[in-house]
Amino acid sequence: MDDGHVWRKYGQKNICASKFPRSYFRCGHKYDRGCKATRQVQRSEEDPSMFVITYMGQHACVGGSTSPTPPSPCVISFGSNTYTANAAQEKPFPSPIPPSRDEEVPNDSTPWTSPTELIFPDFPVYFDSVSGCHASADSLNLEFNPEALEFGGVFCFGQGEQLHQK
DNA sequence: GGCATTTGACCGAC
DNA sequence: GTCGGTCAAATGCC
Repeated sequence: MDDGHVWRKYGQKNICASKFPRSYFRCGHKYDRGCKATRQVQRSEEDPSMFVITYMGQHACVGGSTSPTPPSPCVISFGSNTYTANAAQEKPFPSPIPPSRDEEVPNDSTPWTSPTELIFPDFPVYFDSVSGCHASADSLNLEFNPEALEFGGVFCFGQGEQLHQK
């Protein structure tokens, strides 16, 4: 799926724990701009119509060819079936299905930045340039680049970092 | 012919 | 030895 970046497939592997192969992509600007971003795409076992996309690393190819200026980060929180942007702008999310992959969430509050992997059956979320992540037993907070976030191509962040429908 | 994808081989970590 | 990630030659498409 198009997430605004050019990806080149460089490998595919059958994963032992999964019945579907995992595909490996690197940014198309790996060589001309030294971009180290990669992503892994794997079909969900729970719902074969869904794909689990894991982003690794950050793009060095955004915002110009020499010295990209990262936009100010936002924080999105996944907790109690309510999805918020910048904590103050609380909005109900359509058909909210919180991530249930508890085994991938650290059981302490240690910040971690990658990989980022989330599943939203109705509105797949693609994160790019995630700069920080904090997880606890009942919440998950992501710090990300709002310009590079889409909710299944249906919702996006506009001016004032308001989540709105396209 | 050039570029993207496929796929087996290779390598490092465990 | 096994597994996951990457490499690179082979292949296909435009």
